[in-house]
Amino acid sequence: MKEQELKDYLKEKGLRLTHQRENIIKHFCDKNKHYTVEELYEEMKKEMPGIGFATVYRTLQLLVAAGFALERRFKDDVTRFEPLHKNDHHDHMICIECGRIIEFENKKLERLKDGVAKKHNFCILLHKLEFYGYCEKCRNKKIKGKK
Amino acid sequence: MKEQELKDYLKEKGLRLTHQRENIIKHFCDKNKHYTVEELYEEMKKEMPGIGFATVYRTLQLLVAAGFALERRFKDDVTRFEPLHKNDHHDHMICIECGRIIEFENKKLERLKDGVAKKHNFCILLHKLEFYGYCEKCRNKKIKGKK
DNA sequence: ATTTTATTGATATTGATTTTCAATTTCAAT
DNA sequence: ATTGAAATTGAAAATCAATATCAATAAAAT
Ligand SMILES: [Mn+2]
Ligand SMILES: [Mn+2]
Ligand SMILES: [Zn+2]
Ligand SMILES: [Zn+2]
Repeated sequence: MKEQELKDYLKEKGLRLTHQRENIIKHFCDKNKHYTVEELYEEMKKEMPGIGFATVYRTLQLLVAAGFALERRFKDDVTRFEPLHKNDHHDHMICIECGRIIEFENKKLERLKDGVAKKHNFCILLHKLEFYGYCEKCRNKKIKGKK
Repeated sequence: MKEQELKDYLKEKGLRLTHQRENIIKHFCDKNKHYTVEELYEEMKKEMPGIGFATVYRTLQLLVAAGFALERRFKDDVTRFEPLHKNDHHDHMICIECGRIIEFENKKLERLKDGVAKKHNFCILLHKLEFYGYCEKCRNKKIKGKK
């Protein structure tokens, strides 16, 4: 269970489990969303009216450092955080109309990527692969609109 | 020849060919680099000491709008501009040690990407593919250092 | 309960990008 | 060559997300 793992991490680092952290973690970690700090801050305020933006910001950084979240930055150039569920690597397609983020994973693509890197004697530590365009719904809407 | 194409573009849009634009274009368009505004500004100052940062910035935007340059933004989160030579699409590997940027193109990868998109009924307009890691030189240096 | 030290939240700062605006330059029409 | 309307310039200011600061507060070890 995530809560215990996190407590262990905090203890190990000499950090403290505050109400703010506890609540943020409860709210964030089971979701399957890509939060901006602002978005999570707005949601947290409903549960803890006094909570500060900086606390949400720092807690997300903490979760990344602890390995419970990933930091992402898409084309709109705001940092987003997503809870890390398993050790699943995945990439993203982002709809430029509605903002929907679709996750995907493709082994063949990963293998091909490694091949390209090897060809250039490049040692990949991480990669970024994002598609931008229209999701199914938005594309359908566009087609109808054109008629 | 690029100069004439650009003059045509300016005329068509009711824009003017200033000394600043002329010099920036001469300096920038034949290079094969990924410039930040700051970098190009520093180089331009040597040729036109009075030139302003904003002018370099605006001229790069203009070149993008005219289709003579591409805007890129890698992990270091500064906007870079590269002259567009042909209609070549390419992606990048970036060395996190020395900053070297290696360009590559892989048809098989592109095809695979389109397949993945189709599977999700996603209509790709553009994509971003970047590798981060060590270039050959830096990796070799690292290996030697470890001994 | 006391003490130590991490944490919080309000606010200030940073740094890249973008905008503003008065002065200047371009260029088409005299 | 001169003019004048309109685009452009450069300095400075505004923007905006991300990050740092710091006095007040809260956690947890003793
Ligand atoms: Mn994701
Ligand atoms: Mn390039
Ligand atoms: Zn959509
Ligand atoms: Zn390198």
